[in-house]
Amino acid sequence: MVIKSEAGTVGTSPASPLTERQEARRRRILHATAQLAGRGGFDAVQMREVAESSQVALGTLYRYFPSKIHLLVATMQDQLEHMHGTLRKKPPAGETAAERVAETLMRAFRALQREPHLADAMVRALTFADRSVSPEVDQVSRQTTAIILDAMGLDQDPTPDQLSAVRVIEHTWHSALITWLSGRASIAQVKIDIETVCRLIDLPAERR
Amino acid sequence: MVIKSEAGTVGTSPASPLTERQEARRRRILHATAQLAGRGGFDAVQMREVAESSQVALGTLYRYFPSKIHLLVATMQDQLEHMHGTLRKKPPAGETAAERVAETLMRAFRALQREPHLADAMVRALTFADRSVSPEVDQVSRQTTAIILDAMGLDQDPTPDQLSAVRVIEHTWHSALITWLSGRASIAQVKIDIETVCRLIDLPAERR
DNA sequence: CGCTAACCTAGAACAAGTTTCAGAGTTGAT
DNA sequence: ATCAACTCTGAAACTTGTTCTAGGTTAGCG
Repeated sequence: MVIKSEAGTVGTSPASPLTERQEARRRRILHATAQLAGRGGFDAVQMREVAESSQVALGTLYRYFPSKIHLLVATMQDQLEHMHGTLRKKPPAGETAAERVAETLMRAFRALQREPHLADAMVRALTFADRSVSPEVDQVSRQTTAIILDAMGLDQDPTPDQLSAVRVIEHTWHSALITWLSGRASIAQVKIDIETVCRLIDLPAERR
Repeated sequence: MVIKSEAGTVGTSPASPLTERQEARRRRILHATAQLAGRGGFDAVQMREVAESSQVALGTLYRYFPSKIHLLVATMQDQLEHMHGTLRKKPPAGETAAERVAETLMRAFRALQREPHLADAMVRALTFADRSVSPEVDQVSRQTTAIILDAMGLDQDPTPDQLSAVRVIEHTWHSALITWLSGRASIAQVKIDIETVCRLIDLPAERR
């Protein structure tokens, strides 16, 4: 008798290395998702359609991603990885850390503008996610943090104050994206907000 | 032949003053919603149940609030008004504007902690809202801005820089709430983030 | 008072996310 | 090669948000 390792979901964290065909299925699913999202955004990602597009039974789709939210958050992870790679290639040129972070985020923002529907689907999923998706959302958050810290180009480890600033920048980044996606803020507005919050980085630690 | 003023929704902004019975219905609906949300959060607010609890037909519920999201955002407006009133009573005591804003937000945060499920429902609805809810979400945003500006206790009109800071504070506030509600950040963490972002207020306007 | 447009109700119907299940198909270890 | 344990498929069922319909009720107005 074998202890069954994971009652359901495939591909959860470290365990089960995924066979080649499984890896291929997973990839097909994520690809189909991004494609559908790229058209109509969140609503256009319909589980039955994703399943059909990726040549997988509905039940299988749910085995790989236990909900639509999980699916979209995984898509975001995927895209973020891609973006981190892209951003890394050309480090930002600003004088101060604040400028470099702002520049990097604006570059990311411009990338999202090219696929606003996809951005919509991913960001809405991210903020709508409940506790059952926490690990995945956390992973996205860590990835985002890594991008920002990268952009800061620190000599040493970040101070606690700097980490706080980074968290606040992330908050602002997500929320500003949402206001833009729902048409309540202009691109210029988002730019200002990002530049504003980035000032926190180079602030002397006078307070506390 | 009469031009029908509003094809559907009752109570939209300025027009139609709402009869007494209608006002009562609206109130019953919002009350039932807050009650259900107070138990299980977003998922526990089921349209059929709201309709039943408030003694209104499902179709009528949809006439008053065209979607679950509209309903919850309206609930948030309602609660925010209440909170603004409560907060106004005891102005914050901090020395600087930053301290006063942080104190006010933490007070609001503690109020939300008493009804975490209700907070969950309202905040999730707010960030999940799409363009069709923009006017209502904007109203919530204005109300929040008013609370923050109130807490700052300005002598004159806010400067553009201050308005930027307030927007960023709002972003942080919403996003921090979400991370707390989904269990990815502790209360202490939220406190630090709020205090961090509030530093933006008293910042000299060196940049720009 | 009696009309008419707008409003309300009960309930069916529809849409999309999620669950379930029986019957193949794969896989890995022996 | 064989068996047991997983995994995948196809299809139906279930849940909850949303829409639609037919008929009764209300409010303002001539």
